[in-house]
Amino acid sequence: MADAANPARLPSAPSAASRLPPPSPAALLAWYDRHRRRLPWRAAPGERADPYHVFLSEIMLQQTTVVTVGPYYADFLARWPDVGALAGARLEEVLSRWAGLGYYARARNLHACARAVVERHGGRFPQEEAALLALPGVGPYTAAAIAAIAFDRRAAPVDGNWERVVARLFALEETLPKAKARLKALALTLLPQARFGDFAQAMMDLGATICTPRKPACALCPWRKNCAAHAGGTPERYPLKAAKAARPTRQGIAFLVVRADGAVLVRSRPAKGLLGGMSEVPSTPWETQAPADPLAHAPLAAQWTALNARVSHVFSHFALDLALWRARVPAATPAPAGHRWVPRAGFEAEAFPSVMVKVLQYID
DNA sequence: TATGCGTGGTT
DNA sequence: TAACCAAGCAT
Repeated sequence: MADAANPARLPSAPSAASRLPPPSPAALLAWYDRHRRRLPWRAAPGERADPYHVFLSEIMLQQTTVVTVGPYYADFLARWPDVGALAGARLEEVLSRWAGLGYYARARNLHACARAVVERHGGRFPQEEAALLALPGVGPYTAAAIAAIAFDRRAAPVDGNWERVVARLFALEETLPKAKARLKALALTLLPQARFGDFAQAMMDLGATICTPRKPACALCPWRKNCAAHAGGTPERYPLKAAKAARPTRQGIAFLVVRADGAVLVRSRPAKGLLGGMSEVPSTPWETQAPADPLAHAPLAAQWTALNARVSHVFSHFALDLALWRARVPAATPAPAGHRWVPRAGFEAEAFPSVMVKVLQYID
């Protein structure tokens, strides 16, 4: 394509769309006024949303569905009703309440961001996209989303929905993720003169309910007459995506140490990286090959039993296959260095990721 | 620009 | 059932 050889012409629309009338922001806003979804973090029509609500929901919604986020959002808001309360929380508690939601760096950054808002901005979120972008865990999308939705600033929060809608409108032949810059540039050309927050949410609602990844409901789309992909007959083809790498499998052994009173031996993972700061039962490293000498990594000497069960779990970039060994030890057994005993009643307060919830099914 | 980083629902 | 997908960010 000509544009690929000439990056300076980034915002130009591909020729496939050139013969259609341009999409009108007013048409989308009119559709939004009739079909807007009611979501817990949204303000009533015509009102501006609380920046903290927007912030909290946007962080939780990163790569996560609305249905999954719902209960977590309600719990966080009840527990920490404003940014000052969240800033005053302990990280361990934030992680324990985030447990199960995944991408745990978000929880660490959420907490760090709340503290930054208090320390740098006196407890009020900045309104400028650039200042928002400087906050921990706030990237280009989230900065634009807060600016537009909470402050009605002119901004284009280009998420997966926007990318899909824009790629189809222009029948963009470039593949993701390479196409991201061009999609953002094209998205900016769609912005209205006002109602930036409504427009942002309208694009997301359109992508979530009409311009869906599979079987888009083009007949109901306010922009069907402006859409090059629809005109071409294969809207589902867009956005084009680069091939993904295969997902390897790693092996490991998890050690369940159960004290006579029911307490279980637990440790915390390193603060960063996979499941950073989360709680786990001791285990071998998770590697391509199963450990040669299983009990060499056991946290303590005991009468170990290999369980006739395995735990499988899929992470974003590898699948994990865990063997399980269990030992029952006397009530007086001291916890090895770096470990702690957690009674059954203490599980709720622990930051166990989903894979550990699966493992802990086998303590009995 | 590519990779690391979770989870659960859908097809 | 394996693949795909969901309001991305940090490095």
